[in-house]
Amino acid sequence: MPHRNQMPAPQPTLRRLPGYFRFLQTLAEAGETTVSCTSIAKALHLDPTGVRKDLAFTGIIGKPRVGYSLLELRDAISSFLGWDDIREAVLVGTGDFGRALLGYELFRERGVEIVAAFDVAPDLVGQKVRGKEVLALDALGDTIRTRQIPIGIITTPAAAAQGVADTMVEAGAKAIWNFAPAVLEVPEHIILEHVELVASLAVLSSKLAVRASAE
Amino acid sequence: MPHRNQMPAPQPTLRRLPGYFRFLQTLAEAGETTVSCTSIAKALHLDPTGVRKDLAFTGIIGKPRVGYSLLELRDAISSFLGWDDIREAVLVGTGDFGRALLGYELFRERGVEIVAAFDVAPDLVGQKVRGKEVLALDALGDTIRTRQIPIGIITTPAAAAQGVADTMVEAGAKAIWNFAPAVLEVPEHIILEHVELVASLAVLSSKLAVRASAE
DNA sequence: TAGATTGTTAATCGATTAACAATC
DNA sequence: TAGATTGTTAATCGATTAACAATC
Repeated sequence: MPHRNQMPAPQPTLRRLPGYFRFLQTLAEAGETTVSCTSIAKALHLDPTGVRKDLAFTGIIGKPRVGYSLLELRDAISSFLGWDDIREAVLVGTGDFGRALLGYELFRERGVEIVAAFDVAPDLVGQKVRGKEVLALDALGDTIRTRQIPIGIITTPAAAAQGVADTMVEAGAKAIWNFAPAVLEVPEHIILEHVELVASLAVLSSKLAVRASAE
Repeated sequence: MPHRNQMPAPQPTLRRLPGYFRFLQTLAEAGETTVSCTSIAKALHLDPTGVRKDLAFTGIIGKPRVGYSLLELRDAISSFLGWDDIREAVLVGTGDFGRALLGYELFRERGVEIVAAFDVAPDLVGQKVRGKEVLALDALGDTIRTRQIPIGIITTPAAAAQGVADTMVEAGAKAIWNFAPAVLEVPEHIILEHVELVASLAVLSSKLAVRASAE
């Protein structure tokens, strides 16, 4: 009856789902077969009612007094997040940060496979970094276009990010995952996720400053 | 009159402040001397009233019709976020991701200096990575204790993260910046910031799935 | 002066939390 | 059965957005 699959989940819910998935995975490895919201909430420091609401978005239905079927729930989350089918991605900028993402095995398990890396540095082009071939930036647009790659990952310096994004958009990429500290201008239909390490640092930093002044 | 400095800013505000700082910096380099909320909001795709409220937390006061003094505002943000005085940090886990953070020059400008790195791999210990000395994990507690280091950065695999956090807390660290995909248990007085790349990926991924099913 | 912009108060919106009936 | 747990409706909370007087 519930057409939950169609209902778009709010961003806070989406951000919590991977945590649930990870916890369920460890329970599964420990041989458990069912799980309750209460236990999930306790392990992840969340409110049980909130967890229940989050899980409802995946369309899963639990049994009163028993809880949820562990594997069923885990798989529902996985499918809801689009982790079941692999989507290809390209990464631009093979600095330290780009390398770290290229080598991050977990992405593949989460439905994203980086198929090629791009850089302007001529000495890197043609080489392999973390098992992925590095191509010249000139080839970025054509690669996305001919292979119909939906995701572009930007790990360039801030100054280069907008140009790279423009090329990605123009070549037909559907989503951009931006790690460069820059606000990107993209058409409205493009999905844009921006990871701002400095934003996270600011929270920590300012809390530390408040604490220091209180002492 | 306004004792804004003491008022703790909400987390969304804290996360936006670095973006304002960055924009003001580029305006300053372009030779501007004043700035209005309207222009900040437009550049960062935000609401002008929201920007005004955010800036109020820094204690700065603008002039109607003119805007804010650019440098004054920039410096107020910097000081509000605790970027003016350097705080020392240690980093544990010199994998790809750890290296990327070790080499990230920007942190120093944002008030955080990584003074040492730690790893369990014997062949790395004693070497320098990105200019920082790598010490044996055994020495973590003592280093934090004797040098009174306030910040611990965790870039280990998930399985090692809790143990590292325990050592940091026990040695007197005040804040932990966790990049490992694990929920850490720490005493309430410890400031804990968790960067979850997979949470950001989940948002992108699920939007992509929604878009795909709509086509 | 007229008009742009600030600062503040009020209204809206959305997410979190609380309350509670249904049920295995 | 009794009690734990689900699913849902209502209440609370906090942040965003709108409205508007003050002012340079």
